[in-house]
Amino acid sequence: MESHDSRKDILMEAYDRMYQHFGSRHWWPAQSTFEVIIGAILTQNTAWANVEKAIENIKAAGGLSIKRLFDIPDETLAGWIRPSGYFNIKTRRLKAIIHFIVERYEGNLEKMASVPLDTLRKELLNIYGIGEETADSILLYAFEKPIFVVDAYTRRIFARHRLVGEKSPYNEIQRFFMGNLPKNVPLFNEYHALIVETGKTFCRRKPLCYSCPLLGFNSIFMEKSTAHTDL
DNA sequence: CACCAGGCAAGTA
DNA sequence: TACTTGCATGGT
Repeated sequence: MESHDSRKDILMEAYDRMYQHFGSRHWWPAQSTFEVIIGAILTQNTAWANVEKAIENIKAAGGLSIKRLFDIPDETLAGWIRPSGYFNIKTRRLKAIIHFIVERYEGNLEKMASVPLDTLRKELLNIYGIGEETADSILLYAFEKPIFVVDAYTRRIFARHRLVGEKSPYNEIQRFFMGNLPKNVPLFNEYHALIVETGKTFCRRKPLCYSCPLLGFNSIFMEKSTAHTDL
């Protein structure tokens, strides 16, 4: 189908433009698999700068390991992660995934990493506090599984360029990317990171689109006369 | 000062 | 099924 080829071309052009503008993002900014998992929970609806403070507090207290955190009292952990916001609910969420890793995989992340993508995704989604984006972030950035992460910026940017619907569900947007890109972990890694950087810089709720690398890139699915700043 | 960030679960209709 | 609301700190 020729529209498929157009979508493939346009997705690669979006990638190239963002990459030329920002270069490699070197994601995920963490030193271990476990740190990616912790960060994925802490960054839910939260600025990354605040997450860094929370993770720094955990490290400073010597708590950045499964076994240590497993036994840490909730109130203590909540105090460490306070800067990342929602500290009570996130304490519960961190405990939930830590208990899961201990009970299902004996605390062994290598064993967890060997589970097939689809199986592991379902297991993650059954854990309290893990939704689709967090599950996919863990799968891609902690376990290097080939899955595309969709976040609010992905929906906002690509809806403004008329490539997905404003209200398209997560799965549909994910299929749009995965169906039109090679299943390549480094590509998915860099692509999502570039979307987040582009979003933070140019596509917040008050658009500052004038020097965005994606400005005017889509002349196939969006009329040039249609401003994408009106969404 | 108001607004919002790399979401999610629970409650309501 | 499809909305709404609570959760909370820190930067702009």
